Amino acid sequence: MTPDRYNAREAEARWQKIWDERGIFATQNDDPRPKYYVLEMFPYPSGRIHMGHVRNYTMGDVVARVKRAMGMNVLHPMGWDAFGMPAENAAMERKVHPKAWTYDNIAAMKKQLKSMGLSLDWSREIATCDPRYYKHQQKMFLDFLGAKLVEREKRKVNWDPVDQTVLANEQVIDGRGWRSGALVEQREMSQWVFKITKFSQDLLTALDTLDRWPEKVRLMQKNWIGRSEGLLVRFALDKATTPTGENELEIFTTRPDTLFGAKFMALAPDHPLATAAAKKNPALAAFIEECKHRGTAQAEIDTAEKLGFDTGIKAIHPFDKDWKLPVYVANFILMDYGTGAIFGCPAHDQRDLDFVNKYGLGNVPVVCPLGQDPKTFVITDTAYDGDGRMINSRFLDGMTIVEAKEEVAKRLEQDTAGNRPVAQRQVNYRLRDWGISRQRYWGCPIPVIHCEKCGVVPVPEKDLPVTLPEDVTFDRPGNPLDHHPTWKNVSCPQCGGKARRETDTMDTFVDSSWYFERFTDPWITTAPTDMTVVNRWMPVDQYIGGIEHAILHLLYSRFFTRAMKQTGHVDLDEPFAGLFTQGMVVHETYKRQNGEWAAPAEIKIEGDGNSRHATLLATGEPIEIGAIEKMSKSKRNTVDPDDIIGSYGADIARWFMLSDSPPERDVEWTERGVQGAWRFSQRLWRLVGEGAEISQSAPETRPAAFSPEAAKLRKAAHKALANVTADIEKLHFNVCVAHIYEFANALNTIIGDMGSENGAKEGAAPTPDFRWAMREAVNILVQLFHPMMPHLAEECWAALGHQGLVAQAAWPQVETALLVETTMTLPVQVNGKRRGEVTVARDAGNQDIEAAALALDAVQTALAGKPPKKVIIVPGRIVNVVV
RNA sequence: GCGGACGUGGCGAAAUGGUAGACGCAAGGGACUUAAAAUCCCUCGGGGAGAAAUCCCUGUGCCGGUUCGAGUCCGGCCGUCCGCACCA
Repeated sequence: MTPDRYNAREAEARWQKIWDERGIFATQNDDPRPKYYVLEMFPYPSGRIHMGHVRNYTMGDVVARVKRAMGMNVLHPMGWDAFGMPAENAAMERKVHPKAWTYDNIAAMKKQLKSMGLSLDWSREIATCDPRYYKHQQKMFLDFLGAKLVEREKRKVNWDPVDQTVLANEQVIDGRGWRSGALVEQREMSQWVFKITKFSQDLLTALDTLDRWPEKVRLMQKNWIGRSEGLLVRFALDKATTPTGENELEIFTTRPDTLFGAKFMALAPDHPLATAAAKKNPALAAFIEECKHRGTAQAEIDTAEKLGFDTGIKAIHPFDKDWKLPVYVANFILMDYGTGAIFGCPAHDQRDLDFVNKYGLGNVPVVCPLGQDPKTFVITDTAYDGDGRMINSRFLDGMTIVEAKEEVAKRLEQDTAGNRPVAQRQVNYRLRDWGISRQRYWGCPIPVIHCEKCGVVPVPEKDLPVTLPEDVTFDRPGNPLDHHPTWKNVSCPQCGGKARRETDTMDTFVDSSWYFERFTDPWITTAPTDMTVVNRWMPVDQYIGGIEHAILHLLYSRFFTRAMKQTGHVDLDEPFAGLFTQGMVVHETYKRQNGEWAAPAEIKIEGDGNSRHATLLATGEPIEIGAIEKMSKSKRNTVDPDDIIGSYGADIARWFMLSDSPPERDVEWTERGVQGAWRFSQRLWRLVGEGAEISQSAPETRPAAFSPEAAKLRKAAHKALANVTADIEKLHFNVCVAHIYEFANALNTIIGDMGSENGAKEGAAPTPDFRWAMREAVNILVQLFHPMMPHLAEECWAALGHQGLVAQAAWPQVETALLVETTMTLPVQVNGKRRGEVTVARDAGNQDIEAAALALDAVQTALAGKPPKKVIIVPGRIVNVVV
């Protein structure tokens, strides 16, 4: 009654069309059922989807389909993170307009995503480059500006002098621009910044509430925010030694306990005092200039020598007015942490020790490890940062570090004779404000106008969106918006005078910081969100994406949601209640004789197990099989999803992505594995066909009683159902797959046994109760694999005679009574070692179980006639006899 | 340097502190076939006893600890991977 082979190619397109025509994945905002919002990180429209997308979206789709079957109103949208550099690069290299390039890519990728059979609500599709989207982003920028969550600041930036643009840190490679190869300069520029640091403490504290986030991500964010507690201390300066009579220098320290070990002070090269001193000291000016040109590359920082320049300025120790410390400018002090100045305690800080050893300033240990004689405790090359007792520290001597810190803080923060206290306690964060200005065309325009008279003037709301001009050229370096002949020339909204548009655009991370809120109502034109709707849908119940976004995207989104709350666009703090970070897709690499990489599609692999060898298809040259690495264009070890879907079908790609490895770990894409998935899909098809045949003319109503064979079948089905249901909830997709295999194997065996024992295949009809149980079993089987292989499931569902779609069928109910055994078999241990097992009635009392266990030969032997010391019975689990 | 994760068969992996290795891949053996593919059946951590059913010993990177019982919890090593990093 069903064909021998399931033809994925034909069936998948057919079912996709049916889902599409019936609009079954479009979600209604007024649906009264409980909501569930599942979201995968939206893609950048690079032009083609890759296997990482397939893995990501398959996981989300499984969750969406299961939650839908469980009766929830599921929101599962898709969109495009559509602004960004690659579109401009394409424009420069291939003379296509970024907009045309982007929309072509979107069309191509949308087609690919549709071929995957994802249950997405495409009616909510968003592209961040669409003015209907960024209009609202501009509105929120203005609201943030009003709330002082956006400010204009002078900032040090990486400037590429050839491309004439600011580069992100990631775009600076070995001190050079990644595109131009030009030496990057540190420049001070006016930048728009989002005041994320206003939320530093809240962003840190609230991490504890995100109990459905990976611990790893929370920790990474915690470290990134980098809270540290310490003391701000004002050192008086010897005025006679300062350039323009400055009288104090403020430093930040987390180790005020080591104040008596101080040997020098150090300033960042761009510290105001350093700048002032340099004006009168050309040698110092030259030193500072040199520091600015030093590379920011990791390798250079690692090997960079600690260098300093003595300014001649003297600072006075806060506890001893006769104790003067030399003030250096040093290359390892950062202006943007603390106050950009430190006191150096070489004995207990490795950097300070390296510094004094170079300049011969010496060191005095002030913390002595326990068990060490202070008289013999000396520091030479290795600073001591461990615990201990204070020494060489006057009134601190003998105290612990904690006590000494407290004592110093207490003494210095006291009001001294009506003057400002010398010190105050301060909490510092590593987190910096988020600079969002980019000198680029293909981004969201920043909606402000610079007026010669009025200064910075926000674009009036009625004039939003500020749209990008389309007639731009990419034939020279710099920002095309800035080069545009007319776009930036406007009149001031306040005074009507001559004014200039802001030509910087926003960092694309802004676009992705609120798209999940926009998805809840992408149609509203008057505001970024509809408060009723967004508050109902948010937070996202399950967010799924790559670990590479652990910090930036996720932290920015957490900030943005708080800022939106403050400006009345949503009423919550945390946008993502559940977060899952999936592993990468990896593949073997193949190397040619000449050292070039070969693509999987270009080679042929022969042999098996340990004796596999590869040759190049075109020439037959031998190929070296290399390491298994992340799929990447450079290593050419990619597999195109289109090819897989074309030859095996989307279901196979989806199934294999879920089956082989736990979702958080890397999965290796192998041809063998894909073929295994394909074989199993065909096996399922046959199995459902056989099951359908057996269950023909099964009774409509549930039989009152079941034969042992039917009961066995039902038990296998409900056990699988219970297991898969539980493991899907935990996102253990690989374990779900295993349970489905197990169930299919069991079903196969049952059908096989029928053929031999009952002769059913020879014509002896199975009993009605068995036919009913078989129908139930195959229905459950199809529903269990439906989330992973939805097309095959629809085909099977139809073959089973259902009128509706399996995509709309309710998740089956587990009959827990079936999972309860009448007898149970308990392993019996002697002193924790398994010695046998006993089978007892399910409701057997502990006395009966103990008696049965003690009766075992192995236990008797171990006891050697003596009574056991103790017998531990864990109900339903195990018996342990302690001898 | 700081922080974290992980380490289980030939491979990917399972295992609320309770029978380690479910499930898959690979491999070996067999059935069917003129043959191949497909399909089906059996074996599959290591070692040993037995004609066989089966049984015994051993085993989750190494060393210790907690516990009646540890792959799982704790401490210390070794190895691999990841994040951050002149952050005072």
